Amino acid sequence: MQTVTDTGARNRCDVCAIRHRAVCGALSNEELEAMNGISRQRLLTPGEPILSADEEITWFGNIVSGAVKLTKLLSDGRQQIVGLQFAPDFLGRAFKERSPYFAEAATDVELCIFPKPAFERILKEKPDLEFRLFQDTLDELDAARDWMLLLGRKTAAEKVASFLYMIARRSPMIGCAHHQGGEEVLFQMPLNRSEIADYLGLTIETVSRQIGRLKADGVLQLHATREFSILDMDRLSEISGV
Amino acid sequence: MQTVTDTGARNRCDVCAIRHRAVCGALSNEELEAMNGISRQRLLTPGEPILSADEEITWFGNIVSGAVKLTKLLSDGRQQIVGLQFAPDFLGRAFKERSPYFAEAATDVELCIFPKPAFERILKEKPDLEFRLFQDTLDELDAARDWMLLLGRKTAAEKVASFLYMIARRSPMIGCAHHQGGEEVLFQMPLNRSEIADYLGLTIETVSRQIGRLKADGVLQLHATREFSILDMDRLSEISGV
DNA sequence: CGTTATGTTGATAGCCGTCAACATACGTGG
DNA sequence: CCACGTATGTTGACGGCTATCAACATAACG
Repeated sequence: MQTVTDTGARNRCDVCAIRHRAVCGALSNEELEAMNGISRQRLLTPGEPILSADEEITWFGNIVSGAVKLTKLLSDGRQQIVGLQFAPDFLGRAFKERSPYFAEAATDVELCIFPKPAFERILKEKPDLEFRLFQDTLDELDAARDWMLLLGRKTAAEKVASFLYMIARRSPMIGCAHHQGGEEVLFQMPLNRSEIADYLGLTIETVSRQIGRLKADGVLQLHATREFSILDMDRLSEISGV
Repeated sequence: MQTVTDTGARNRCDVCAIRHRAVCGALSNEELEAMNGISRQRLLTPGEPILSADEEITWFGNIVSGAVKLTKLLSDGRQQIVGLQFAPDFLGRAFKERSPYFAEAATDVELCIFPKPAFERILKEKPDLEFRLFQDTLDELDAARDWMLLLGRKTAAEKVASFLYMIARRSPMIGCAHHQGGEEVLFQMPLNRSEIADYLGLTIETVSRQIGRLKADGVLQLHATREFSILDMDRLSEISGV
């Protein structure tokens, strides 16, 4: 964890964990000082709301660490997670008065937030920043469409496998130089069963049963309810149903 | 229908039906001449492919008239429509080598297309154009997330009602100065039953049954299989399930 | 007018949701 | 540190919604 109480002459962004991977990567060190001047840190605990649907948006943010879920509700309480975001994702709907969804911390979350008007001004002045945000939005749209295929056409077994495969591939173990293909992949699940269900358009019972089946089939192992080991990534990928 | 064979001195864009509503609206008349120089018209008939998934993208386009569906496939043939686009929507995935989906004409379609490299160059030079495209992308992302809620959490009845309500609200009759709320709304359905099913994550039989039920309930009337009259827009909206 | 594509309707089956009971993990206060 | 209460997760029985299979009707087309 970095020191954030020092808001003095030194630039906080210098030591930021997501300095280059976040949208800030589009800014030079000098430009970043402007951002540094208007940004501040915000810490959230699981379940804490970040944005309410239809709420007026007054600030944007970068996820420095943790997971944030974007949800939508039907009037009778049915819920759907329409986006899951991790560091170094950008948070907030640019150029709109009100948020089209709820945003809520799924885990402990560390945000770097900045006021909307100031950010939109910088956005206007720095084409690279806007371009970067544009790229990210296009990627999010691609991801949303992938998820539409899952929601509309995949079976419960395929949905759960797809989700676990996606999370597993985000694991720090993957991409580690020492990691061999075929090796066990261990990770901490950022969502509880109810949230997984809301992400996949299923019920908690169905999610639980499908995880149980994968366990019985030797595809994965549970060390705790939120501590997964994928024993066979290839099998998991197959079950995901391309 | 405009004359497009005249590619002479006069600017074709001058008489374009979507001149101001398409992304071109971000360009001045002079800037538009550059676009005019590189664009050409393309006509398509229903079912004709526009882009194949994983195909290298070589051009972009605007929809001048008609409807285009964006689809994704699972290996066993299950299909999901992940986007439905109408005039004056922009067509194509900017800044990516290959298309993440299939694009196909749903109706007769009139496109105004331009080569990808030339367009991306203009995009770099005209911040307003990029900004406009960025806005459109954000709107598409919002729409995709609305659809995720539908796919994941709505019942068949709600799905069909939501879809019909969406199409009905696009009808030329709505927004006409003479149109009264509560009046019958007539429109031509751009998709066949199979395509509606692929858009809603249902089967054709279920779609047909739900339309039948709405007819029996006096919410709508069918003059032909593709000619709908919504008799009670408010009821339809209620059934959509907010 | 025959042929094929598209759409409707009925019967049946199965996947997944619902309801319920129980198990386990977590947090709080005694 | 343990006891208790609550939140979270698992498992089982059952039912309903929607898919599947099938037959038929209607529309589109040459």
